[in-house]
Amino acid sequence: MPEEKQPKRPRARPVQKKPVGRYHHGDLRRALLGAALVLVEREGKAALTLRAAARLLGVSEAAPYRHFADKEALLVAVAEDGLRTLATFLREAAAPHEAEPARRFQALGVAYVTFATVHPAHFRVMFTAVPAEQSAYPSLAEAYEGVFSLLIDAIVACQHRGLVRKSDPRALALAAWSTVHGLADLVVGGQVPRLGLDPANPAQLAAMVTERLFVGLSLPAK
Amino acid sequence: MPEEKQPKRPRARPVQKKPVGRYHHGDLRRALLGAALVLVEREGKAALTLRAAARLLGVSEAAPYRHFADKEALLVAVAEDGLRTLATFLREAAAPHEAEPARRFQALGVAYVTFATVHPAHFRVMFTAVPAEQSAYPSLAEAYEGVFSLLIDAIVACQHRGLVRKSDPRALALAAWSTVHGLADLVVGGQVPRLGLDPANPAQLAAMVTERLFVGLSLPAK
DNA sequence: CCTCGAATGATAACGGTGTTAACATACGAG
DNA sequence: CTCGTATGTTAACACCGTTATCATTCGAGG
Repeated sequence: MPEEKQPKRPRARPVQKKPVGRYHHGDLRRALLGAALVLVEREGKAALTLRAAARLLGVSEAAPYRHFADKEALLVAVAEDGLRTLATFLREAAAPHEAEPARRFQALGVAYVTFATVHPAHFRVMFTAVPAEQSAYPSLAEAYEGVFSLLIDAIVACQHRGLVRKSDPRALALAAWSTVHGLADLVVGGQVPRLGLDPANPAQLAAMVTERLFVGLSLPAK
Repeated sequence: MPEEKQPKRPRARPVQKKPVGRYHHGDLRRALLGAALVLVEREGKAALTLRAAARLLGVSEAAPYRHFADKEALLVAVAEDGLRTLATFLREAAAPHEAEPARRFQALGVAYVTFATVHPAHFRVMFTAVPAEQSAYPSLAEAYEGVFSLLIDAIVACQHRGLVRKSDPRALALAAWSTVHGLADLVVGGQVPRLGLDPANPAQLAAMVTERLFVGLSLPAK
């Protein structure tokens, strides 16, 4: 039984309000992002609003427009932050299994699903509240790539050990990403509990699904 | 190469406007659902609004509240309709392969992803714009089960032929659902094109991913 | 056929949201 | 010290969800 570990945000971001009496805030953009993260984690995606974030900081409700072109820009920033947090969490989960690519692979899958269950609203923002055309946000694309590259690396490592067939790693990584992402999305969407399949242990489900996935990526059985 | 087939709505639903001069509409609930479907397919999820649906029918903007308790109820109706359409589409895709469970299984996966790419906004509504607590909407839960049961049946059929290991079919079906659902969600979210992985042929990707998946569900290679 | 309660639609209003324009203040380079 | 610019405020607009109140129509029972 692997150790359960809660994903934790690397550095605390204490949403500092505007100093009373001061006209300018100092770093409103960062503060707005912090407020948005608090809103999405505590109250859910629907509560994530430009005006609410401004109110939380004691600043006027139109102030955010000096730092974000529109609401979509804030959502993108929130998504990007979540993706980098996820990447860090995945790296930490994989670190103990550096020498065993198969275990590392499974640890990544379990951690991906665990992150989604611990931060469901944030997870949804990362993947649904963002434009399909992300060419306007290059750093967002980088953040996605940062997560995806962890899967690719794990698969390449498995290939070097002869544990995984030698197809295009990006294609295999897409299959892997699809599997863990789909499970995460179904869990977040409340599908899994309704299926009579383990009300509250997503890590175990993730381990099972990841194991089936890994077998599928194996070398052809001769 | 499997035949490409566009998912088509079984019966046309021609969003009939209110007869001019008439005070009552006749079947406003059904018409509102039709208008909502038009909006979500043509303009996307953001355009799906109670007031816009009412306007489309030439009816007052508060009229929907006589037939839907709130916006969530309309979203649930849209999601449910989409799920039943998806189930029909999956059945049609599987029908030609009744005798070959492995092919049937793959056809289901490809069709699932194809549906999502043809109706991306509707797909998103089916799985993201709906409350995680769906106990208040029993018919919605039925609609999900109607899709899920197709996967279970396909897996059981494979098990009877000795093509798939004899674990709990619901667990295996969850693994399968996760895989195709995850791929569909990533494609709809615009991730796949950015990965340099085939800009516009999701069916081919789905076939590859489904094949890896199927191997993973196989009997242990002795 | 008539009556009358119930079902359905219309109108108007409230608060919340994204967004913008016009104005006010503070910062920082020269 | 000065002044352009960045940053924050105020006020307003349009749109949305939602509700209360009023108007019209339907249909069951006499």
